[in-house]
Amino acid sequence: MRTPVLTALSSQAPMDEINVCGWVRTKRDAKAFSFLELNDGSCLRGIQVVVDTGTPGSEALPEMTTGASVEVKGRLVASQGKEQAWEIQATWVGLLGTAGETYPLQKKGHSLEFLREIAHLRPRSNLFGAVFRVRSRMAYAVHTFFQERGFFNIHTPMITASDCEGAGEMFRVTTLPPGSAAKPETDFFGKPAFLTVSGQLEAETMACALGKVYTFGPTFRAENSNTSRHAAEFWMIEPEQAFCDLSGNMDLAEAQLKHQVTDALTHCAEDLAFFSKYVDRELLERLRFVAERPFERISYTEAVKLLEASGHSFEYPVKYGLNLQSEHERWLTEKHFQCPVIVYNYPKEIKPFYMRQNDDGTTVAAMDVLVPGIGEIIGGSQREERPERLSAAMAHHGLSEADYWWYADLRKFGTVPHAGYGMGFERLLMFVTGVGNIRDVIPFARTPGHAEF
RNA sequence: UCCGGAGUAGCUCAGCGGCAGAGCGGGUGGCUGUUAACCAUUAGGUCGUAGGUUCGAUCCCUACCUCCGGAGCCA
Repeated sequence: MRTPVLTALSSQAPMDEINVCGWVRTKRDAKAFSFLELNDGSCLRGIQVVVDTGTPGSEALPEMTTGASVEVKGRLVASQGKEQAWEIQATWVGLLGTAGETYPLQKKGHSLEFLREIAHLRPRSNLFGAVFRVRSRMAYAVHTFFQERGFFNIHTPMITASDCEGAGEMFRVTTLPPGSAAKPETDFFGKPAFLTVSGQLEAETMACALGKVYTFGPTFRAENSNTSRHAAEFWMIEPEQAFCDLSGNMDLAEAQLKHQVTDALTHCAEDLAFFSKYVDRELLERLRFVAERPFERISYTEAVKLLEASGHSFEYPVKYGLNLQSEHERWLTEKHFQCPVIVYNYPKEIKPFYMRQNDDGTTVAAMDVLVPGIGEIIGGSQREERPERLSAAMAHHGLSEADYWWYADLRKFGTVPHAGYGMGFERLLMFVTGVGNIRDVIPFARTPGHAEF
């Protein structure tokens, strides 16, 4: 039976028999033996295999080049070398698949741009192996965080006919032939359909029945965004709580972010150490800081005052009623507070219709969580639960109440205060790994003009 | 989509109005309980594409394509 490299490397004692499979990272030949370094993805490190000349199967050694897949049987023994505690003294080696001269991954470093072109092979590199192990762990931690707090995981539709959730351009879903002038009524769903940009509205309905729910799945935006922080297909976590206000929402967001970071520090220590060494030297320090310290919370109004008084010259104007720009958000979180910041109570004009209007009549109970290096990682709000206020807001935003009859029904039948937020999973991963481009924290990125693989 | 930068060997890059370069990777030979080993040797190029200027363009100019960074939109 195959032993993962991770298990072999963490062994407490020698083993008389061990079977390891993996891909060759590097081979160092001597006259009487060869060193093979095998990595099987179970952890960052590979295991060193010593193959003496004459070992059964060793005649295939010339073909066991970087990238080749190999199976090894032998003994796990203490290594004579300084770099590792354990190594395998092979008693049999088998070549599973050759890699040849055209194998694109070298033993030396590659640029991230080049690796994106070989997205099917890049997880075999140290960096991407680490990124995708952390991605898996962070997905797991999303579920443990919410499940342990009594949230139910709900599955909202990926195909939706709500054509205006206020979150951006949507991808059309249709079975009509390209260029067809046929009416939407004749299409598959009998009306225009799209890929979802958010499960929030559906999540609200579930929260108003199950109490505390969360979604965790793919979402789609057809925006022509060409930045390191946007993808056309990305994963979003959207918790929604009934009987909850904005303050409780902020508490949850802060607790979740801290949980994710703490979990990564605890369970992905080796991979994080790698990022810290090769990607972002201040990563560990920043993560520990975030895990321990309370987040700053300031109102939009206070934020504008701070920015106006900063003496810093911004490219875009700072003025009450205008959206905070990236440079403003970065100044707040990176320069002024130097920690995550939650900005809340935004002017209603710059926020979507579903956010709850505050008593001041000018702001809504919205919040954005800003983190250093990424900017906005979470956006959320308390939802408008008062029917007449919701109607007014929809009219103000030019939305047809008929299209949202079921959403309005929630306010008609046993309405409750409720709140929730959306967290971009890839942005979380960028924050946790220090990787600066969203294309490098998702296995196969979908961005404008790119759907290869 | 807008602004800026960059496209030269498989990869990472240097170069220059006048014979196309290095390191790494690949091949070959050697050496060593090695550590992204080391030493020697060798192959490898339509200098992004198309025009233009020039005696001569990889180099200067224009357009286009692609990638990167920043911005907008947002998560």
